[in-house]
Amino acid sequence: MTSGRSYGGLTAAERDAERRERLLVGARQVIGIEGYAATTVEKICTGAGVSTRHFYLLYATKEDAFVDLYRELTAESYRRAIDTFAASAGHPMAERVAEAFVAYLEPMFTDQPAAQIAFVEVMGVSRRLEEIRLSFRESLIEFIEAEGNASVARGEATARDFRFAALALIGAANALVYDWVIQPAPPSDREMRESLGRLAITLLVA
Amino acid sequence: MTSGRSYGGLTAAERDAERRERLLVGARQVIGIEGYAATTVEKICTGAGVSTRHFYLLYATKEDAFVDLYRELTAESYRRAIDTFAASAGHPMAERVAEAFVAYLEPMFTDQPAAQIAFVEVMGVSRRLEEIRLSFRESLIEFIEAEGNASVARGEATARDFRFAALALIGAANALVYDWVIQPAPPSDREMRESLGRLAITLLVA
DNA sequence: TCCTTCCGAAAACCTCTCTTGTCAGATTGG
DNA sequence: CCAATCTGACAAGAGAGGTTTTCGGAAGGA
Repeated sequence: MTSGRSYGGLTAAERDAERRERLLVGARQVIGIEGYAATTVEKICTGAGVSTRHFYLLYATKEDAFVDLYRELTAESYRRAIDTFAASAGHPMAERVAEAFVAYLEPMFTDQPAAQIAFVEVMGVSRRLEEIRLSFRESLIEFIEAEGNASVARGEATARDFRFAALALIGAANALVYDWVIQPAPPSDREMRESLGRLAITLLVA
Repeated sequence: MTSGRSYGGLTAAERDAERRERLLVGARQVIGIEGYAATTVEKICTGAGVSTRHFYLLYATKEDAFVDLYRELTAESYRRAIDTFAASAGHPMAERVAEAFVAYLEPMFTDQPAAQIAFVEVMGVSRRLEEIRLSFRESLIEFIEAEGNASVARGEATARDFRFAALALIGAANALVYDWVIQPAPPSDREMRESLGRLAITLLVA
């Protein structure tokens, strides 16, 4: 259990963190563009400038690396949504929902590999990854349910089955954003955000 | 180019058709339950009672068999939707849309493997399958756009971006029906159909 | 009956890639 | 400077499963 020797001015932990960072970037590119099924560990490593030897020092399996990447992506989206919603407390509910929803989608909106991974590649990989995907989605649904019911209690939204509405919204967003990202001639950025915001209001508030 | 010899009272073409039928049933089970990634040709063949030798006489690759299965599934849904919509001409548009939408989802609604395949397993397999999925979806969108715009022209629906609405509806349906199928304690069949019908009306008509 | 065609089962082939191990050289701390 | 540690490159192990081929026997047909 020695602390390890310094190298290139970095501690062992820092070097590991840097390799992990590079691997996540490389994995995002390869998986997002070629697809997880066609992705090999070697491709990830080549793109990241990390040897397979170090890959397996960081991750036990290829799937573990994908799980790490997926968690990063989803955690960022989730954080954005929650923060945005919390920051707008006091504003009209319709506005808050639209903003938080768009904030949630932002990472996939601006990065095609991210959209490809979050909406397509994560599916059909394995039981384990499916459980991770569904459990992440469930926490999102619970957040929407809780805030939705609270809003109804405050008279800021009309009552409904928020689980149903949340699922509908998430599913719709998947299809819409993915389509927008791969479209050859998509509507403008601004129009798309407005339409998505309106959709969220329709399903969750109005 | 001989026509082949009869066997078991069946012509060569009939025997092929029977094997294909059994393979499709077997593949639906295996892929729908274990997932495409974990599916092997041998598992499909064992389940179907067909030898791998005959498998490769019918399909050039494992993926070809999956494509065949997926086309069957989607074609049936598409047919149901179109037929139902055509058969109700003259009725109120809201009713027609709700009915056609539920008819479209019926096959996935009553068969978990079908839902698993159509909503999850088809994704992330390969470029080719992704193209097939998207092109199928595109024909569905075109149908909705055409009928939607015609309805607007007749004053039976309010104008909107029907491509956007169709994508939202399809995506929402994926998430909702899949969730309903895998839920441990789902709402009743009837309730679910009503909710889905209302969603279709909200997004396409109201 | 006899020959041909077809059958299912199973072995064999083959490629791929995940994963582990080796190694010579670079870097560090003493 | 020296010994220990770390590095990236690369070879090799290992297993899985897709695909092809073989094979003995059953079923049609003349």
